[in-house]
Amino acid sequence: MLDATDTRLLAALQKDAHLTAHQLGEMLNLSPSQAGRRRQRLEAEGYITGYAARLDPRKLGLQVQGFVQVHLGTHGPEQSSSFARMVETRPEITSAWTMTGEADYLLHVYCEDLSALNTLLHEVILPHPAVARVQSQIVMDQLKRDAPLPT
Amino acid sequence: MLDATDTRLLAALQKDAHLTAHQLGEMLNLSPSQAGRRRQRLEAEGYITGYAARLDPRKLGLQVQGFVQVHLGTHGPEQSSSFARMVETRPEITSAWTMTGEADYLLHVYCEDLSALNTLLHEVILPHPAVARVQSQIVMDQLKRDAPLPT
DNA sequence: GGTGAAATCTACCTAGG
DNA sequence: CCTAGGTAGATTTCACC
Repeated sequence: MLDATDTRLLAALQKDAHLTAHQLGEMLNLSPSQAGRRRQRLEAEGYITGYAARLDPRKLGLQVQGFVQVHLGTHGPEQSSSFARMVETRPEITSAWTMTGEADYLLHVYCEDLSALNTLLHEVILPHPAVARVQSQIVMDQLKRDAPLPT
Repeated sequence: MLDATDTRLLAALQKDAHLTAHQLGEMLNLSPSQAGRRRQRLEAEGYITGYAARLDPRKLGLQVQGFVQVHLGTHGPEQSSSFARMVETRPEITSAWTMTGEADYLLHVYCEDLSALNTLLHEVILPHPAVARVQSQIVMDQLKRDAPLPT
């Protein structure tokens, strides 16, 4: 499926999505045509799902970043989907995962400040009927951010 | 700093970094020149930190995704920086944060399979001299992935 | 806000294994 | 027959007006 050149191409595009076929060709010792063709192939086959701008949360006024672990009390399907809808709706929740084990959720949230985070916790998440308990932690520092996926 | 149009432009570019100035102009009711100019300004002022390709981890053979909470035993600066170096080095660790409270780490990891994750835990992270205890959870499902940052 | 030159992408064409 | 390299038309960007 993927050879070493594909892997390097994917790594390069993860660091900078605006690399031209010419630049990619220089890095990979390929002609611009071949570099562009590989990129097209990797897009068509679904290895590349899209291209996204990376923003600076601080500059947007989002000074506080945290993780919230949510333990559900009732695990019925209608309660879960109601909770999932809430997760979809709230813009402060930028990523959300369901975890093995106690079948709870992990939420990655960005807020303007601590009080906004507390409001989110106590007036949105905790009051939700499916939620039994939440546990939140604030991010102090981000050491690594979406490093290129290993292959 | 930012008006409503800037916010919408940032949201659009987070979903698709390859939108042209012409397309952005249509969305925002701006001329292509003005749309492109706004994008340049937001890049220059640091609101946009870069553009990244989004990959499909499954297609790359990374079937297992998890979070690892690391509690440090010794909180000395030399131990912490040694741990930070290890985090930088391991490609399976794609994101890493330091958290308030017990001053520990949260790691987001991608592995080929469960045994690779266990190897990472028991032969790389746990043996590290600064580490006292780890707690890992596997991701079952990803409901939301890097949704546009709220503003 | 618009215009034009320079650069880029994409599809097509040609050559070589 | 399939893959690599090159070329032309359309599109996009960016500096200038």
